[in-house]
Amino acid sequence: MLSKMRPPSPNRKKEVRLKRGPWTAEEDKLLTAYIQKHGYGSWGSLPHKAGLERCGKSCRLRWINYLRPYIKRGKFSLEEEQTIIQLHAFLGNRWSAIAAHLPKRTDNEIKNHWNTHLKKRLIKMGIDPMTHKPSTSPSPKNGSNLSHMTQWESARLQAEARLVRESKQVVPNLTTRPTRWSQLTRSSPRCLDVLKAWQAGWGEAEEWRGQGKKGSSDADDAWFEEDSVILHSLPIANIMEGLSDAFILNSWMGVDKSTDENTVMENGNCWDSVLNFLNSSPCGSPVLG
DNA sequence: AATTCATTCAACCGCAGAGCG
DNA sequence: ACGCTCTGCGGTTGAATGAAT
Repeated sequence: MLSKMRPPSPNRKKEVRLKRGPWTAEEDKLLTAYIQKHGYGSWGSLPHKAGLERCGKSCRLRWINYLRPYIKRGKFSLEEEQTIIQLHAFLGNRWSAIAAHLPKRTDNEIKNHWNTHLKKRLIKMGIDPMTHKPSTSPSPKNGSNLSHMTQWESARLQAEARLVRESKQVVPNLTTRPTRWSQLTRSSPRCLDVLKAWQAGWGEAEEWRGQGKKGSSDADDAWFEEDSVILHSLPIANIMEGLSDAFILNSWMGVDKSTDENTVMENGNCWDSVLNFLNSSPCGSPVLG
């Protein structure tokens, strides 16, 4: 498309015409071999050293998103999708941060999956994928909303800070179940309510499913075929714990009296709406026991 | 079988922040 | 303090593929 003509790349100055587009098996081999031998870093000079006519950026991307060992490719599991949704509710479009809690997935892959699958599902369920609130709820464009957004961001940052601290302490044993799972469930972080609604929504979506499989993938099917919900990944448990005090207790419940009352109510009600949505659904899977 | 439309995802771009001289 | 380079991130694109007509 000519309308999408891009300005000359910064690399254009160099005499070497850098290759673009899909990587060939040969290029993959060269890059992998070089990194296995010398390690990665210094992406600017790496392509030349590795004998590749690619820019460093392209090499880095290829390595990070495709060639790196232990990359898990293919269908996202139910657990992974739930993790993404939960994390997105708190982190927003911070794909690298989300990817940090799905060690075998790349930010690019998660981002793609969100945009092509998860976002659409949430919309279909009547949930705004950006706010994770029911999209039917009023969305005031006034100052109070802005104020609450500040509050939201503040709480989020606190939670993240705690998350980072704690992850440094517990990450080494990723296979261990959270020892404080009972606390996690007891505190019932409200983001899990979205998860509930999410699942309930799919119960409702059975009808849609019956209409045929247009637009649905194998991964989508997992949502219907998977009955049990696994919610014991350590990173998530940590997040929830962090959020339970930083976010839930401190901010979200409207402790800040300076916030417009209606806004507080609205946000409280929004979650109630989600719960109502859940309760009215025929599919009440025991997410939180 | 041919064509059109929709979806997916690898790869690209621009930007921002960190680090360094 | 400033400018430069490198790195990483998020948004976007478009070729490939699949589904529908």
